[in-house]
Amino acid sequence: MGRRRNNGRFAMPLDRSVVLKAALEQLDEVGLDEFSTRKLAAALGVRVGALYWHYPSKQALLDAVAEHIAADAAAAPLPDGDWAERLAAIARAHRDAMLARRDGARVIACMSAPGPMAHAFFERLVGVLREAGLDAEGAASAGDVLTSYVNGFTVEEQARGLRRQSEAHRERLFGFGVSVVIAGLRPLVEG
Amino acid sequence: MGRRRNNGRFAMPLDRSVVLKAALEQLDEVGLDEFSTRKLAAALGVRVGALYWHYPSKQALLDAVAEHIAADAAAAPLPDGDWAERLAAIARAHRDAMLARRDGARVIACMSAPGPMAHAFFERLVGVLREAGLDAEGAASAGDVLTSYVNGFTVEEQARGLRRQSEAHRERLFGFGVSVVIAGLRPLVEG
DNA sequence: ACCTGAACACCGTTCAAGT
DNA sequence: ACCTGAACACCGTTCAAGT
Repeated sequence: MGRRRNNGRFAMPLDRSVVLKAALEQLDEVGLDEFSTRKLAAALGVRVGALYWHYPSKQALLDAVAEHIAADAAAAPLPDGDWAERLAAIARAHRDAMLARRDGARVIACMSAPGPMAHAFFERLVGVLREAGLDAEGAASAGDVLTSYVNGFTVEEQARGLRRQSEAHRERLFGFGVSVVIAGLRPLVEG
Repeated sequence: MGRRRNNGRFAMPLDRSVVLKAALEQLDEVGLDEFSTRKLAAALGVRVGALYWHYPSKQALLDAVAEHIAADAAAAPLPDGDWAERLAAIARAHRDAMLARRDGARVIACMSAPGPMAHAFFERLVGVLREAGLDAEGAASAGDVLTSYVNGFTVEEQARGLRRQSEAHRERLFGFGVSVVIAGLRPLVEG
């Protein structure tokens, strides 16, 4: 009868996915700066040390959160349409996935290494650019320009500053930036 | 004779600028993740509490570091040449100023609010775009695209990933991205 | 296999009291 | 004006021991 309790129920043993789920909830509640393994353990009804059975470090846990965000970005549907429309859709999915979790853009920016989902996301982007006619190196470079822009914009937007601007204005500004990058890529694709 | 010692010398009272200078040194030595007010106090030969006389918080200190970086970026000389060359020079100065300090790009990304130097930097960028013929809103939007790209690229470059690529390759990739953004802006300026 | 208990080596911040 | 001393309320991580 010495089983661990959580929210009044006797709990199943933890596994990586329930720890990750609780981490996502804690991140949304307190933000990245206040995110702590000790609070997370308390929310799970467990002692801190228990988490280290499932994840080797706090950073590994945050990397799993980053992968979760990347998975969302990679899972968004790709519309029919020309390469420019598809690129714009990928950029929006990328930003939306980060905005969906508190400090999501900073979690992505601070991840220690891109995981399989981050690679899948980037490969889909590269795929669109290759279909548009770029070679492997050109597509990788062009993909890097777009993702760098989206990351930079969204970190700024989510962390501060743009917060006092209306959401409509931020939306317009982002759409403008995406169209600028795509316009800059156009001569490479069609040229 | 109870005066504070530092490096074997009797030290002058601290002020904001010597604390900032020591903070810049500590950042370069240990990086943002290991940066702590207690180590900083030790390096200054002082107790932790003393720092809080000069800066209200660790974040305020990091904001001062961010301002220092922004000042470097704003102070870089603007070449003669057309708007595109001037924009490219600003983008390079922006990246160089962040790369000059360990984790500089993340310090900029995590600053709580842009200070006067950050504004001065951005105003210079906007000035170039206005001289090129854009109106106030267009110049601000265009300036945002470029700075977002530079921030996103440099955070990624400095934090990880691109580290295993050669510096020459990163340089080329950055130059490519800047040229893409500028090409995307060209129709707005000249159209 | 999974978790507890307890420790270790740190943190940022506050503030009365000293000089 | 500027700093000390000392505390407060936390951290992330490790690991023998329990079940």
